[in-house]
Amino acid sequence: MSLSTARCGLPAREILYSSISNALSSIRNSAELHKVHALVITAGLDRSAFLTGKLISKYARFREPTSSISVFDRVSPTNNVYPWNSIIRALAHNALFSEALGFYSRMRDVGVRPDAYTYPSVINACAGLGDAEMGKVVHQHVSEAGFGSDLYIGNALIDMYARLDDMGKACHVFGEMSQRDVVSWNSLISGYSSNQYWEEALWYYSELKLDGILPDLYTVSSILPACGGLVAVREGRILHGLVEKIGVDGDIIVRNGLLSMYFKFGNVTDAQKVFDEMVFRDIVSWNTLVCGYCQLRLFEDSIQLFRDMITTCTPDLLTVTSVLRACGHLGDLELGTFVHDYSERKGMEFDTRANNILLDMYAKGGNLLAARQLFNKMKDKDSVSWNSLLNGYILHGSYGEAMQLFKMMKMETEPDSITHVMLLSVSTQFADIYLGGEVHCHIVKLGFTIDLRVCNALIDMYAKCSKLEDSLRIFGLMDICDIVTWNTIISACNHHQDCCLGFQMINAMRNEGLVPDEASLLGILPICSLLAAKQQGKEIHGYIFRLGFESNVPVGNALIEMYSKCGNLKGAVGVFELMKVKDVVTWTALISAYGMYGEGQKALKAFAQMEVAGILPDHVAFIAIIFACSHSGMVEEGLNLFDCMKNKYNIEPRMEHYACTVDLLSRSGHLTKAEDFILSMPLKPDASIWGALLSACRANGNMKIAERVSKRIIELDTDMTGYNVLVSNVYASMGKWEQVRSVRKSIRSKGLKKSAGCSWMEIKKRVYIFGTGDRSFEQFEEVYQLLDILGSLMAKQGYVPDLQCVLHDVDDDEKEDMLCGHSERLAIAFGLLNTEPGSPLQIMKNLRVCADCHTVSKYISSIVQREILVRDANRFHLFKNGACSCGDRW
DNA sequence: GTAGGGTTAG
Repeated sequence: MSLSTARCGLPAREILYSSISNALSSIRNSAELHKVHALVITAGLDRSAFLTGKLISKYARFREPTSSISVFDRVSPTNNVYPWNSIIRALAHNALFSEALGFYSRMRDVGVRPDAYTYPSVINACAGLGDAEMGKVVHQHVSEAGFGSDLYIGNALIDMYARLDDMGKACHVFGEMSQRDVVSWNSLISGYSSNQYWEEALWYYSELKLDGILPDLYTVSSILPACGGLVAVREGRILHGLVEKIGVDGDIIVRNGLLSMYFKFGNVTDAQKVFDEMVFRDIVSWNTLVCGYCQLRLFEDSIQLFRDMITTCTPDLLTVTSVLRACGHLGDLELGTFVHDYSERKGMEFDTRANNILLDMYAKGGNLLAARQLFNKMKDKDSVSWNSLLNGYILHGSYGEAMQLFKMMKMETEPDSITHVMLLSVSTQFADIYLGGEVHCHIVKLGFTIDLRVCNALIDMYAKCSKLEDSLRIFGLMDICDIVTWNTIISACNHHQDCCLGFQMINAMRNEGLVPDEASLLGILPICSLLAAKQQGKEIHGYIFRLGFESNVPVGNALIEMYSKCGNLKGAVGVFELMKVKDVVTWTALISAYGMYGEGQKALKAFAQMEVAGILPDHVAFIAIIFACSHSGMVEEGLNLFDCMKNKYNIEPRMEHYACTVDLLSRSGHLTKAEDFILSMPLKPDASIWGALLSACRANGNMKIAERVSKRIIELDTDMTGYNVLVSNVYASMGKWEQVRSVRKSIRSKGLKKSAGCSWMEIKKRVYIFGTGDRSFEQFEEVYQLLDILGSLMAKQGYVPDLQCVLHDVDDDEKEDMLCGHSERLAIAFGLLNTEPGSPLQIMKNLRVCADCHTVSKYISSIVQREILVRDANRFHLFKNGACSCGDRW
């Protein structure tokens, strides 16, 4: 149509045609579309290929594919490709993929040649159906038709292969393309990203930049999950900057992606910041936040967010399941049940995944009946369903049910690696090496030894079953390990009191480039405490500062204990004072520290301050404070607290509290009172109770009560080596060798091993260990010579050896020699020889210091004018100028 | 673009 005819008047039909065509382009809703459609029919234009094509597309946009089809049917059959393209695109757009493909084959059947506009929709339909076979066929058609290098078709093919998880082919198509735009790159990158090939996604993203292509918001939104998955913090930050630059109105999808990424980094601050700055938030934004907090195990925050959310936005299944998960972990059955009811009222359909979360919530919360009912009702159970219920039974001690369920599970489905991890945790809890070994066999058979978490659980199981060598063997076989592996092995060293190995492990871990986390620090600090490794402990404290863990409450608590057990009360108090948040464990650590140093008054003051701070003492706090009173001879105060515990705080005294109180009475010489106290106990006294009294009898030389108590302990037939040894020693000091032999025989027949007495000290970061009568160290001759000299000096000052402390049936001369070989003396002498004159000495002993060594230490401190700090199994003794800080109550 | 079960840690 020329310009002149347009101006001077068109035939009516053509005017109608062009005005309808214009109207079709500017239609905004379905009602308008229907009006125009009616107009097309009245004008008799409903067989026009161009107009019908437009109508088909418009109906598709307003989600009325059936109308699209009826429009198409008016022109069909047609040789014009335009309506065919429109109908295929319309159907694919409305997710009617098989229908779209049906029209594609009809089109070919009637001999209409598809063009470059046909294929993208057809390819899209194959991808939507997940039909790899058909996809291949269509790809073949494309090649045959010579469209192999078409940009739009290429992009569609990449997208299709990516959605079929065939990144090899996607990449191949990408490589073959002669021309690429940002969409091509985006399709490839988002393909890698959504199939979780994060390294590749990031790699192609860097290639895209090298190619000089400007990333758009689609690029960013597909690369963000990769940054999150790889914890690529630096790249993530750069992307965030890019979003600020190109995201004019803050594209919501990208912002949601940023939120998710920051949660994957564990960076709550920035996630919250992105969220706070968002102008628009949709359900996904809220869900990402609620789920994100949940995944970082910040369950309370997650629930609080949910409460905030429901005022502005209606929760969906995802929100509900996240909250249910939080309720499960917090054991909040009440809220969980409420949310469950809410979702039922809203008519939400629970899929398997959602049901599993619900099941887990009931199982963790202890409503095993509800869990079981849900489990029985579920149609599509997967291994997670079985495991969740199994875990519920295990958590709540229903081991019989757990085992029965496991049997059923084996019949209906294949137990997976996580099932085995849970079975291992049962073995670990009971230290049941037989069950553990059996599970280990299954694990090997099923090939789960490649699973990191299974190996971690195995290491832990063997460690808790006292098989450190087996733990180390498994550890040695592992090619890859994570922070949990290291932490597990460190805690294993801690359990086995193998301090050297513990330090080796933490160093090896750091050499691997792993940064210790809270659990690592909580594993290594007790090793420092145990070993009294002052220097190492201090270094770790420095490290804690650098890592930013100084405000972590459990870490702070472990630091207080470390300093106090390393002989540095000031350090312990210093850490305590710097802690901003303190819990009952923090205060208890401080009270115990004072207790160990015989600072009973300070312990009492701390106890009072704790109450003022609004923290209620728990049963451990009472053990600490009664212990402190006991070691400071504060009998009245201690008894008072014991009464208070029940009357004021409603805490029922446990065996440990009775043991502490018996210790309190008997240690300060009230042996008869202690015995009466024991006989009036509502619990049946165990060996720890009688043992406390017996130690005091021995120290006091009250052999009458000692003999009665010894009989009681023998009657109890305890497996605790220490109490058997104590009884044997008491008989030995009474010279009753017959009884000594009998007790020793019983120790042997029970297969108990006496832990050998040993002492150790740290000099210039090296730890020196001494056993009883040890002659295996280099300077032993000098050490024994020095002890001889000191012995004669002491004799002149009136020292008489306390031969009751020697526990072998030998003559008195020999006994004296044996006393000289006590490990703490060797350590003291060694320390005197190897440290600066006048400097303080610090010695650790695994057992309690005997009365004679206590006396000797006092003499030595005066003769050599040195402070000697000795930590034994119970407390610290500071020997200075011939006296001891404990006032001889040890 | 958001989702489930288990292992270390006092």
